[in-house]
Amino acid sequence: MYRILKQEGRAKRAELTTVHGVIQTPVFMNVGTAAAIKGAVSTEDLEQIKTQVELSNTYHLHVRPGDRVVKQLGGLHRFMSWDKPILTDSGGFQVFSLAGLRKIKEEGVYFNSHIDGRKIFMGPEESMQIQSNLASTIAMAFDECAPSKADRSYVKASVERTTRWLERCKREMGRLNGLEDTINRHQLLFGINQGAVYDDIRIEHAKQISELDLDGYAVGGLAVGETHEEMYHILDEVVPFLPKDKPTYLMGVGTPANILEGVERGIDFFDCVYPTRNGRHGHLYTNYGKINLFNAKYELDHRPIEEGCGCPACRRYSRAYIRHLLKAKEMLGMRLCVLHNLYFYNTMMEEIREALDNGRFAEYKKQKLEKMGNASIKKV
RNA sequence: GGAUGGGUAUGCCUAGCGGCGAGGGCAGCGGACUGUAAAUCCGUCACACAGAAACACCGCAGGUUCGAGUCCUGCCCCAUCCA
Repeated sequence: MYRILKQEGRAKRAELTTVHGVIQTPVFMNVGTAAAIKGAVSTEDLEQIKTQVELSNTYHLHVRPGDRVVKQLGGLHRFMSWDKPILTDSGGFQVFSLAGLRKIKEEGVYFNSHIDGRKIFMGPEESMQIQSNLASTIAMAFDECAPSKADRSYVKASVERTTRWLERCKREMGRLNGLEDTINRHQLLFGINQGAVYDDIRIEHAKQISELDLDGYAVGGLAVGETHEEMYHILDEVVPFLPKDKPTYLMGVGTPANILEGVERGIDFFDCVYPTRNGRHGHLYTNYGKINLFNAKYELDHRPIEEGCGCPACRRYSRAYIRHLLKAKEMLGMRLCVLHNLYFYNTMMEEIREALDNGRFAEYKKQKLEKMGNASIKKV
């Protein structure tokens, strides 16, 4: 059940009640593609860094260890010992990211496994079956994430196919949720809007999928090469055509600034590899911009990554020490950086919710952006 | 004293066996990363410069050759082994 608690302009403060607990939104989902947050982050850590939702991936878990294995082990929650919500992405993004290893047909997508090259077929039904076996809280529809530069005729055809796939996803999910031996018979299904940078295609698609009465609606195919302005424009145009009484999810986005802009445009859910990947690469988010701990200037810096930060890295360790760990390729270095970045993101979301609760999101956003700059650009 | 193998650019290691204006790797320095094929990738790493061309360089000194890091001679170092 989705309930809007407060609104400020188009920004929403809401909560989604699931069988695995209540998700307070706006929320940033922490990406753990292969049932683990890369960087040696444990589920125990996630509790410390305010994670509400963990995100895993259908394609990757299907390839390894196999969704049937996960099902036999009681589903993803038991498998990874995490009892809070999990969202599984459908494999649709891999249609984009593994473009060199797949062929798209009406029935679905033929992949060559990136692990061993073996042939894998995934269509809407297969994606739903896999996600049902994984027993995530929220399943994503199987879509095609087309590149932002794709031409109009390609995008049009692709989106129409994605719509047909969505109908098949819904039908299959309904069937699976009705089966006796399904682990999570209340699995939610979110549809995904596509259409690259073509407003009219996006809007038309949004209208069509809105009729399917899904549990939530995502905007996909953004942050894949288009400019920030294009992305914000599309959100301006499309979100109003998605059901008001359903959660919205901006897939794969993004920088702290992207998230603030997304919240302002009515988005509830976000996810992005930035905090984890950048963390592993030594790029740390702070309220004053981004720092690269590999830089020589931090060699003797005894301060924490960010003064006053409550994360496990900042509570105890200096920039100099963490820099050393990173340079020495000690696992702890990456781990601390990932924990810091996720804590930063999750804390920012907490602040956003609080600001919305108090009707001062606009003010919060302005101040945050002024201090931080567009954290994907500004370096300090 | 003898034998053998070596000495390759800014720090370390290394390819190289007559066309090299010398290729790699590590370390260093910097950058990129948006539903994760990413603990990855890219750049830089003698000097100079980006417009047809910069005099550098392979332990040192000679030599052979059109041409030598590569072959020859001597010397200096290093390693291992034998006296």
